[in-house]
Amino acid sequence: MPELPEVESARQALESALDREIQAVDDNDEWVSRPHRPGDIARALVGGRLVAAHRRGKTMWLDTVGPDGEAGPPLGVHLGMGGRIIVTGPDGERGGGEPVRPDRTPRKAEWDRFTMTFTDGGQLRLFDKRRLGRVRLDPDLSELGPDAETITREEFRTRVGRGRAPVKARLLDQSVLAGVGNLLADEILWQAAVSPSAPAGDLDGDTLDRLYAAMQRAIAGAIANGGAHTGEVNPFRHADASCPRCGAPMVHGTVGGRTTWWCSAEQS
DNA sequence: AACAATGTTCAGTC
DNA sequence: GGACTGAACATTGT
Repeated sequence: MPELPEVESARQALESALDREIQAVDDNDEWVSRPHRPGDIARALVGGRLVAAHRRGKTMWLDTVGPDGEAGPPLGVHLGMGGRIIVTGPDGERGGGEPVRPDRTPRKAEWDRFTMTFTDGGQLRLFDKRRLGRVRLDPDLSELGPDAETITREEFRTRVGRGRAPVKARLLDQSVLAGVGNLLADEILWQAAVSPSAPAGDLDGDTLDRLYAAMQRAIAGAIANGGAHTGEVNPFRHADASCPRCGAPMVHGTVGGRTTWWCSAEQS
């Protein structure tokens, strides 16, 4: 599920885990917790607490303090391709930040890849069937571009509008701009009526501004409606679909290494 | 069985 | 050496 909108909702869920004493940490999944060894994260955090939940693009990190109140190592959290954050209270009920839509995903215990238990009995869990999520101490954020939700129009123009790579690849490049994923990218390009494979450096200022406006709307809409999959074109990303705006056939291919759908008439 | 999946990363190539 | 591409990563669902 996770693109910027889903990650923002996960970040909000993490806020209900703040200021609670950490009693235990299960960091035994060596893939999800790489490059740490099992027990490394537990040793660093047990006895302390989380004090703030941040997000940039699809990456989250939690500020921590030790038992003495001194700052501890930040804990980075990434949801990968399908991870989710679950925070429970003392009696096991769900914490805040739950998805707008009810969720029927089965909760197999083996899909909990990382678990933090608080002294009040509640938990913070990274639930991820595909196991591409990640948790690590002192995450490196230096390769991340500015957040897609707050980047300025000028910055968007100069960062996105360059290079020979397809504009979609540019939108997906997290070092250019952090937060846009595959569905959001297709939605933005369709809203702005721009071909996904147009070389980014060829786009004029008006086109880049249109992309910027479309991105802002797409992100705000997705946050309000519960996810990147709620975009307007999303229902038309399948064979035999017609563009909901002009009726021309929707077509697909691979652009920027990802499956891409676009309107054969308006985005040529 | 083969392939795609709302993501990231690393090894290659130009 | 930077920019760019494609495969690999772990796992599930179609």
